[in-house]
Amino acid sequence: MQSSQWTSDLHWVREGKQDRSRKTQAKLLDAAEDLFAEHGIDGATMADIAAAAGCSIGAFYHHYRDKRALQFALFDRYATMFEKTNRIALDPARWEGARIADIVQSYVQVSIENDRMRPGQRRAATELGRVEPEIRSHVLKLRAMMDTGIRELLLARSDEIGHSDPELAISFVLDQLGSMIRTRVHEPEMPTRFASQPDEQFFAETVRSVCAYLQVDPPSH
Amino acid sequence: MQSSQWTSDLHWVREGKQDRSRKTQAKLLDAAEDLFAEHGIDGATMADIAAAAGCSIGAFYHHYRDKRALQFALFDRYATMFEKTNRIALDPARWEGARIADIVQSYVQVSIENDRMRPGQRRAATELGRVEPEIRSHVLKLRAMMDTGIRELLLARSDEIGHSDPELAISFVLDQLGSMIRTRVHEPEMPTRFASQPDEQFFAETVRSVCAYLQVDPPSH
DNA sequence: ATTATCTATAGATCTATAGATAATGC
DNA sequence: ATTATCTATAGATCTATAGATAATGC
Repeated sequence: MQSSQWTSDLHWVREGKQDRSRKTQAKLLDAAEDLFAEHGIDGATMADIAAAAGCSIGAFYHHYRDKRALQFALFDRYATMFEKTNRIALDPARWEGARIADIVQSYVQVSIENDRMRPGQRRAATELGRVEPEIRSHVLKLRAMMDTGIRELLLARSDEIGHSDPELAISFVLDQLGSMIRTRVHEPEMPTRFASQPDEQFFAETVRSVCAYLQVDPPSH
Repeated sequence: MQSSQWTSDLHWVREGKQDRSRKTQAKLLDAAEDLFAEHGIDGATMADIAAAAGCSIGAFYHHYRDKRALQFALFDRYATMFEKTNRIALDPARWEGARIADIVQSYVQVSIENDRMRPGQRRAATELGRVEPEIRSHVLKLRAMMDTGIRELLLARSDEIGHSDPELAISFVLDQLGSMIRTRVHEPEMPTRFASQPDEQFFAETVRSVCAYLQVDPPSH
């Protein structure tokens, strides 16, 4: 039966019957992640991807229906990881007794470290979102989930905030942090003076800036 | 003589002898700027660009040697405007007697407004820089020029700053502002709560944040 | 008479397929 | 016996050119 050649929920990848399958599929995903991030989706040809994965173009099309299917599979892997990481990191129980400055500091550190580990993933996901509406709406949902999670951690501590409009101030800070983290890890458009400083300095000044703006106490330690 | 078909200093564009030439060339640049910004360089085909400019592919190749030449010409137009704007805006005489908060506020406002006027230019220039090393180094030079200009305006007013390391703090603030302006105008990855606020609110909170961090007085009016 | 534009298409490049060959595991 | 891989190539798309036609301005 032709129609079940592709798995049901992930209808873009063939369900392999041999061990080789999984390995080849993973290698193709890794190769695509790197090449998409570096050259963009259109800039990475199937020949490039197959070569980087150490297999042939024919082998690729045995596993994935087409280039687009690879994009979906790649995003699927990213989304799963992203959701899991956030579910753990943003669990309110985890932050029992913590103050705003501690949460912000940890948020900045963890975000930077996560993004650095797999530099290709986020850029690939973002670029996919630009082309594939289905992926775009999923990306937005994931980011909104993270945004809501951290927002509520901070909102629950509004009484620490000296800024006259705590809710507005929190929204501003979240945008500010998101923007700066993205720039530092993914799109350092130019080697500015501060970009060349070590991460520790970036953490310190970022937290300092947020605390000064919100008018909350600096981190405890 | 074949070699002088292209003008000497801008060796990628033909020097037109009729009025039509200038018009067609300008229309092609405008079309390319929009399409490059929207679909990326590879995503915009010569057929698209010619159609958007209201001429044929053949007409395009009469004026520009190839697609790459169009990129250089486009960047040239951007660079000229960018440099002129900055030379005026960052003239120390213009800021005689101004305080840090006033300079920062004006910088944010002018940057946002300039970028909004021609939304395609910066994105096109940035993407060109990714592919063309010659353009990349020129982009870096332009940005460094702007960075130095505003840095010196602020450094000259170091005595207003309460932050313990004024030079470091200025570097941090410039990165922060650059990142936030870019995100707001060019790469609003997702419709966050704060992104939907009007520009005035963005200006106000941004300036407030910078003043709190630097420990300087708020803007005068 | 020169300059600019158009149509049609050659040549290059990339995606995806067809058909043959090799490896796996019951 | 089935599954996975490879080589070779058809078909689509895009850049750039060739040659013919139209507009400009001396």
